[in-house]
Amino acid sequence: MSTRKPPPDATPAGRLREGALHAVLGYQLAQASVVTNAVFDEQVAGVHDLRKVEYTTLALIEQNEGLTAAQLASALAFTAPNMAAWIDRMVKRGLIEREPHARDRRALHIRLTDAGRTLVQRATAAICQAEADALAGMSPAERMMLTELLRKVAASRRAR
Amino acid sequence: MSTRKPPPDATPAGRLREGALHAVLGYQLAQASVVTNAVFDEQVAGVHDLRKVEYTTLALIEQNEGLTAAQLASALAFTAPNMAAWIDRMVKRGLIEREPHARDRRALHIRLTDAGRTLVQRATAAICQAEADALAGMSPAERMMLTELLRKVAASRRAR
DNA sequence: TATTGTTATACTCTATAACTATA
DNA sequence: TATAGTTATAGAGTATAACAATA
Repeated sequence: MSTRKPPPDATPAGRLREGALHAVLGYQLAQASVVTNAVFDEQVAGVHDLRKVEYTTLALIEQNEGLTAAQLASALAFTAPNMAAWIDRMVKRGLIEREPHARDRRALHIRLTDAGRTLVQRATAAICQAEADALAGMSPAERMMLTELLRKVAASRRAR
Repeated sequence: MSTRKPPPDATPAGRLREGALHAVLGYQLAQASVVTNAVFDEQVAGVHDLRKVEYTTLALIEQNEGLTAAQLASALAFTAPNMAAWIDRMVKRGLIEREPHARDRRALHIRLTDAGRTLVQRATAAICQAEADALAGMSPAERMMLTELLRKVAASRRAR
């Protein structure tokens, strides 16, 4: 149970005034991310030794079997060399596999191994549970609204 | 003008299915941050040579004159050594100053110089304008709602 | 004993350049 | 020429440990 209510225009963190920062979306996103990052680090990174990039990669492949490295890099806003390195690490760990592309001999499809699929499913369950716990103060309707608004922001990303 | 409407359950980035990831707040925050980070890099980092940490530090000091390094580190979820390094860099650049604390001789108040104040005000104006441009597809009401929901998420951060 | 600020240092992550194979 | 994937490498950013000064 919370003890004191913070002043109206204060950062949740240090009870500081935000001023113009209140309207800066990038700042509010960063502050909110502190919470989700902590949840991730405790429930996934710490438990399953999975970085955020790695988890997201596995989750995207799970839903889009056969993605290429270029597609993943684009989706995650990562550079190609970094994406390759992360993929390589997960291949060596036995979580994903590279398979030849049907029509383009340069490209490689990436698929989950059984171990990878099991891991990503466990991680997703852990995250959803932990986020729900951490955000118990928000109603399901508020969380849904937040998700849709965030998707609207993300949708304005310039294609590359 | 948008050409095609993306499929219902697709990432804005690569037109990929999200699946369970749709409900993972950390993922949606990261995707939305791609947009605001790009805005920041182009309009602030690139123009005024200011990192996100630096800008936020200046903006918080502007509204909370005399903050200490410990308070800033807490507000930004930074470690003390890193906060000290960022502060040091901005002091050397003439954007902020350290002043002795009235009652605690260990601590130091941090204040903006005139140059720092001018810079942070210009940066804030640039960000607000650029974010508004980038998010032209969202109504003011939607943006306000988003801000409040994000603050609600951030408010659930565990105190430290 | 705990806290503030700092230095030193190692590690993680990211970006750039350059290369190959293929389109 | 452009693209997919990769290697090599440098730089940015972050964390940990340890310290002096003060509370």
